[in-house]
Amino acid sequence: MTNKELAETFNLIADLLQIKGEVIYKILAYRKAAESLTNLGRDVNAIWQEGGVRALMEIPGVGKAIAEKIDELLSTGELAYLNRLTAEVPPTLAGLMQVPDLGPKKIKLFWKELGITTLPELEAAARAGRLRTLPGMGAKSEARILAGIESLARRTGRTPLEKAWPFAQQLLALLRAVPGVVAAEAAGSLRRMRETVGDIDLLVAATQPGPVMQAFSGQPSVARLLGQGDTKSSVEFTNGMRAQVWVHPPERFGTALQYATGSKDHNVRLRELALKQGLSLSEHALTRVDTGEEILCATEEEVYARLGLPWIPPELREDRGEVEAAMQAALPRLLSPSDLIAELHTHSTWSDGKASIEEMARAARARGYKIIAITDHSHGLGIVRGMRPEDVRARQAEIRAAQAALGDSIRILNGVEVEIKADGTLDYPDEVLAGLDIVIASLHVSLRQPRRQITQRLLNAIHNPHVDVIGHPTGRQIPHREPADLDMDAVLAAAAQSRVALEINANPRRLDLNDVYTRRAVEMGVLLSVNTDAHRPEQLDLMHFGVATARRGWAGPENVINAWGAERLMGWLEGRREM
DNA sequence: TAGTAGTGACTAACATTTGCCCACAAATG
Repeated sequence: MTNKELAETFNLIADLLQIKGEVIYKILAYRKAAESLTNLGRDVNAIWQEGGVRALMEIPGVGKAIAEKIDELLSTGELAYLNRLTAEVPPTLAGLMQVPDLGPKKIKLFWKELGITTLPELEAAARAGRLRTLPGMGAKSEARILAGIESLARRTGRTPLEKAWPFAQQLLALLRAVPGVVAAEAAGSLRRMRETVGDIDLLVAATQPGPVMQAFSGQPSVARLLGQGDTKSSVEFTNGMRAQVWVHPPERFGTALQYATGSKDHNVRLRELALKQGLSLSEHALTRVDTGEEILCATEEEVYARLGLPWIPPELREDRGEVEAAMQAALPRLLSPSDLIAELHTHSTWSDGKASIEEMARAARARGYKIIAITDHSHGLGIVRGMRPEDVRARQAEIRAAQAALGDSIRILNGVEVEIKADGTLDYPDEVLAGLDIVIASLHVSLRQPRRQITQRLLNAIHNPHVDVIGHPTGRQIPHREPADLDMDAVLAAAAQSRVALEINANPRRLDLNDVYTRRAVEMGVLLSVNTDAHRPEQLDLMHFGVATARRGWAGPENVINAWGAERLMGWLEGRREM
């Protein structure tokens, strides 16, 4: 079983316990364990094989009871506890938790009173008017649930950042143009730059909410109004995405933005901390518990400062230790876009890129880079228009010409993205690789090989002395292609040992390494490189997605080779060529 | 149930809005 499957199992247990009506802390314990496994960055199987139950208990949020359940699941693939639980609470009830406006209490009520255990049964009962007869229910609630069932079928799930981000920029432009608007910012998981977002949360500072609400929900692209109060509006667009906007007065914008940015868990931690200081934190203000006096915060910095903390960057606000780090003044110095002096992964018309080497170099220079590596594909199986070894030599003349045309304003590196073939060998002989300024090795084919085999391919590449960077290590594509089944513990350890950099591919449909593995890489001292993999000049602008992922993984400029400064980076690359 | 303080017991998860039914469940971060 994978970490993900174990997490799903524990979340199922939590759902069932919640419907059953268990004490909240037991439910929280299962959810916390599930979250912890998801964010671990290590394969639970490896931990289990190394040290069994005892080692499992080292995982945060995993105690004896859950460690033993993991042990049982990994040994037998089954869990007696879950079998007993599902005999008592039908597991199909957990699925009903997905219906909007339907929670554990009502699910239990319908189950106990009407014997409803499945979605079709629920729908039939609602249509027959049987729900409205129950205590606390009425015709309106019944209709709401029916509408919820219908919207469930329509629901598209989480939206990739690739789509949500540009769409949010459009919405923000519209809001900022409304008269009286002082500021409009994206909040929620979008501001935290999660790789997918549930809905788009927008926050507006204005004294008069009316015009903002009107402009927002009156857009022609709005398909449905999901809810509208005085200062909060929630809509669904014709493209299926959902967005909500809050309007707060400018003098309360700090607390409002902090609240709306989340994450929920981060907010809970912060509010706990506030309470210990006699303050109640809400989206409206910090309030002294004893006197009721409000402390207004126009900026987030003030909110954190009032709690004795430095401002915490949104990308860190996932309750993964950032509050503790802030309390100890031990927040990392995170990578920022201006740290990057080089783009080390780009393509030209020599492979599947759409622009010439000179065009790419000019575009990189315009974005402030000192170095660009042109890393066209090798000709390997499955890669269209890759370079054969003789093309590499021919291309060098064009690189020299482009370099001459641009002078010393930017340095153009002669690189390749060499294919790691299905048999685990590289697509070019060592002599060819040795003549290049930089070598990225990447997997593109046979990504579904069994774990042992595909891991070995990557390890071969890492151990090749000519390889400098591993491109988009897991090969995933959001949302449709799962990462390869890699033993990431082994990959990270090998990369740390060989001083080969792992890429954080900035393309928002890749973001590979992801935030969790980046964090683990940082902890293990693995070098990173953030690159766009641009196939055309404007794709160089995707870099900020990669920077955000690096930041979510707690990476700073010291961890990222293309943030080192030109001299140090060139020294590193040249040093590797002499080994 | 986890974690910790201390070896059986205690604490832990906040603050708000909305909708609908009439006190509370669900949803938001």
